[in-house]
Amino acid sequence: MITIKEVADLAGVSKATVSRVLNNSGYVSAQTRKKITEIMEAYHYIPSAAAVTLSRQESRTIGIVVPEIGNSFYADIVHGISQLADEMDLSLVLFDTQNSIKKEEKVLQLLQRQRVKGIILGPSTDYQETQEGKQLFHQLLEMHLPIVIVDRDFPKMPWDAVLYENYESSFQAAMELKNAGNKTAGVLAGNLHLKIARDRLEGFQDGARACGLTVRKEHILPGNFTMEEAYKVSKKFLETEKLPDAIYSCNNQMTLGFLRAAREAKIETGKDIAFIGNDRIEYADIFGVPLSYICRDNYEMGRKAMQLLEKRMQFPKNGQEILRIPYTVSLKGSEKKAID
Amino acid sequence: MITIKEVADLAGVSKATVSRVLNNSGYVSAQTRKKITEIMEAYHYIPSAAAVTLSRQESRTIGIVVPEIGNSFYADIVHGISQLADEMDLSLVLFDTQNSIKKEEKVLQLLQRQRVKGIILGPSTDYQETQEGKQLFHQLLEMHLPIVIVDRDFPKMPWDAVLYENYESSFQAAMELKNAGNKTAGVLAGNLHLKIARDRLEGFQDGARACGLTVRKEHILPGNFTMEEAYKVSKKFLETEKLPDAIYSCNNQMTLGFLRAAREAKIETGKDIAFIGNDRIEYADIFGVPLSYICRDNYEMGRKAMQLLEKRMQFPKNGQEILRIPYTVSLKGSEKKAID
DNA sequence: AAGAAATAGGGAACCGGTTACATATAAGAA
DNA sequence: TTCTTATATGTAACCGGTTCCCTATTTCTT
Repeated sequence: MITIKEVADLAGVSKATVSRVLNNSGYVSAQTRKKITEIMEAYHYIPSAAAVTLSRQESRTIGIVVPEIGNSFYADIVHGISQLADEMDLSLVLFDTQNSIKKEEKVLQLLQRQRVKGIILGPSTDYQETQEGKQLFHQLLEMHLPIVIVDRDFPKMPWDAVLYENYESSFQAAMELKNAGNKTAGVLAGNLHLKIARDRLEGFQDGARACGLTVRKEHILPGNFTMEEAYKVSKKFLETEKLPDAIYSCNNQMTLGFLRAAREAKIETGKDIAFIGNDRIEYADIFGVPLSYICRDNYEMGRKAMQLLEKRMQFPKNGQEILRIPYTVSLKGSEKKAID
Repeated sequence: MITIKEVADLAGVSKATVSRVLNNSGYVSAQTRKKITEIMEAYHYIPSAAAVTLSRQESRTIGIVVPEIGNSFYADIVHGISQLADEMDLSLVLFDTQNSIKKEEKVLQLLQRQRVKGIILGPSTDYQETQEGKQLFHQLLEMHLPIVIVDRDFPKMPWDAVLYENYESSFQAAMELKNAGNKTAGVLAGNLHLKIARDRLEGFQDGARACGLTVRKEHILPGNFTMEEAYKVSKKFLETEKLPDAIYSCNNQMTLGFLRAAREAKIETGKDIAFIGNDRIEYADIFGVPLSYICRDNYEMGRKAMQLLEKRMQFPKNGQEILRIPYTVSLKGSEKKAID
């Protein structure tokens, strides 16, 4: 691979002049510029990013850290980030922490080596919950780097973040169920170690209280955001004597688990029990299952995160900024038929 | 950020000695090593990847290029790659070309700047089909870099690749339909500019011929691998007088399009028409739609790609290696009920 | 016509590591 | 005891760019 020195020699000029052509800086005569450009083309000269980074003391890459890229939620977010990053001529270094806080730590180290300009981080867990988490929290603080957090909130969270209206959307879910004529409801709750899970549960409970929907304690089902657990819990739940009129599932995985259990128990959502879930369930209508859900635009979440990061990189001193992605309600009538 | 020089000064040694400690190379006394290590810890020394890359003339990153990371197929592949890359201590630079050959070109440039050790590439199209594609093909050739292609094949493809048994799986699809008692079948074909689409169509046709399943020309529906187009084509098709006993859809998106059209036309798959598709349709059973399909393990595809790349990076001179991911059949009985 | 300003380009230090080579001391072999 | 070898560390060049500073022409100004 040809270097700037060689280009310079071939053109009979100094490295400095070639550099000026590369960066369109300083003064270079049209003639010289043309000659240098031609040589660069002819010899396929491509400057070394490492050398540029080193001498400029600044890179054009940002780090993306997600718990699992195979999860469509994160894949969509990365998609959104990628679109904008492309426009800003930034490269993405991607890491998948596999939901491991240990990996997350390692990965942040690697990003520091790369001297990335900033990081968009989907934490594998709420920091502040475990000892390891707190340590990581401090490590992050000491990085003194533009950081944007995606979809996680916790006490004393100091970074910019893109969050979802967990509380509000869940509050609304309760209202929707009530509006559809239901009197009592159950909740398939997430892992309550996570603030987003608590927010969704509380939002729903508060919403229910506000509109007079009864949520009995034994109808709050302890899930952990996974399909498997939700299936188990739902299975048992559906055998109970007196089911509530409706059920609210706190995320997509649990919705699927619930639906499977319901199918096996021959309980039809939208008929035998009203249903609404948080997170989009794709293609349910294609399969002929009218399903109500409340959701957000994940792709947009990614874009917003990238926008925040850009702002932060430009104005490191600005105050913390937290964006909330609004929820959208998609009623497929499933709970309305359940009124009677 | 503290540098190696500063660490050296603090420890009262030369940069070289610190470097030896960093890389566990050469001779360093236990005492000196301890002192240096302590200082590195205390001052949070983190070596600059750019400097290392520059001096070693070799990086620890590989490039991943996919047409759309939001597509679960690629997300799963990246997941697989990421797992292995982590074990090999390689960083991933990810680019999403948004199915644009122009972007792909730009992105490959960027990867060369980064001096990546190798590239795993999911081409946005078959090269050799368009003028731009051919150009890109040559650009790739001239990179003289370890490259692994994912899920694309075309004449004179010179790189290592991980491919799917497109022909074979489609052949099998025909057999399955025949076995289920069907006599005639239609195909929802993909974009025939792509070899994978041609392979799937031909595989199915050959399979049908082999087992005596009749595929009439007018029952070969021209799709382009998207849901929208498949929906349109299917909609029209389902209104025709005499439907074949069964239908084979060449990919997941088209399957969904077909299912939507079928639902609207009140035609039930597995009852009014037998159905089998290529690619996994997740959760269909949860929604109570028993669906037969033939699929592959995408995650495994990613892992295999990473394995190939590693091998290629180690032995650049080896002969071309092409891995084929086998298909799996998942029969949910949908076509069996259609026999009568 | 003379001084100021704009244009063009070179020299060399610098970014933060690695590494070949040189040197010095300590330990082991003859 | 002396020569060899292993151990420990320093020196300086190098990787491929960027950029500050300096010099030399031109081109304006007045």
